[in-house]
Amino acid sequence: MSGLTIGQLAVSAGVNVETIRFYERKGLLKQPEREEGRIRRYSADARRRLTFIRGARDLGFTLQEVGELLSLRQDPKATRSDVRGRTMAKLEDVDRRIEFLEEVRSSLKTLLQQCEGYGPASNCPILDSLESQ
Amino acid sequence: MSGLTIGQLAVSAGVNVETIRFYERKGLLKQPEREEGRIRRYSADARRRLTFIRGARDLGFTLQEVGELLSLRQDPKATRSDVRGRTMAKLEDVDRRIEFLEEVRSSLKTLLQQCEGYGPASNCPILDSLESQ
DNA sequence: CTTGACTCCGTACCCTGGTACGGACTTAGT
DNA sequence: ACTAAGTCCGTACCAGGGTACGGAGTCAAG
Repeated sequence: MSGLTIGQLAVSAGVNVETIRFYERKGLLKQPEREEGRIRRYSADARRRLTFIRGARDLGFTLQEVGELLSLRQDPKATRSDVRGRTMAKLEDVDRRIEFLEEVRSSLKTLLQQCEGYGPASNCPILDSLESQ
Repeated sequence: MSGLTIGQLAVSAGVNVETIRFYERKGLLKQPEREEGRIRRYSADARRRLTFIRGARDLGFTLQEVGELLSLRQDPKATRSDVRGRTMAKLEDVDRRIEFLEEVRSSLKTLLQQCEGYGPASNCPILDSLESQ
């Protein structure tokens, strides 16, 4: 009667129905109330929870980490410093990934500079330099 | 008699034996000659090819893309401009990934700034803001 | 009354890039 | 003769993040 069906929730959160069921199986979304014990009905709180999952996932948290954040969110003993710690760790993680990609980027640029861009691919400086690491 | 065994090649390229067989199954490494029709023996060329694969992979090319680069390398009709095009596409790809991570990074930093780092996790500004996208 | 749209469930499958396993064989060294 | 190391092969398994499928039930509209 009240609350969103799984399809409505999916549309409203911009995810697939299957994804919601998947998150439920993974324990990220708790089992919702059922209308007549059959059809899932989602509260506004469940919707926030789903939004949270997608938001954190978009920030690069793995689903496992998202689960941990959700637990912190529930746990009355959890502190903000716990949350802050996780967030900082993720920031460092992102920093390392950026750093790595910057290196890749500069290698690619170097390769492009070595290549005039015409002639056959045989003895192509890019291919040759990939070959001789 | 001549050429590296799979184990020697693995050590010399810094990869796992299984990985070499995996690349062979994927068609990235061609079937090597066999000593007495049994044991794989790798030429210097095969070694270069493997180095190439790892080098390209380290630059963020997927194995599928690596396969395409290898084909260009073999194809007498392929031009340097083909190779250059792939490399530029990959550079743009890497740029997009960096850009995305920079956004994530700045969101994480903003979150950290909103948090004093003490107090209970309930009403934690980080968790709250993840919830309300 | 039938059709279409939802929902339910379990299970299988997808991709990427490998890693692990187990049984059989050869070869070299002790 | 025995053991250890290396190789062979096929197949299964891993993580991560879902997606797809098929059969069954329910509901509302035409």
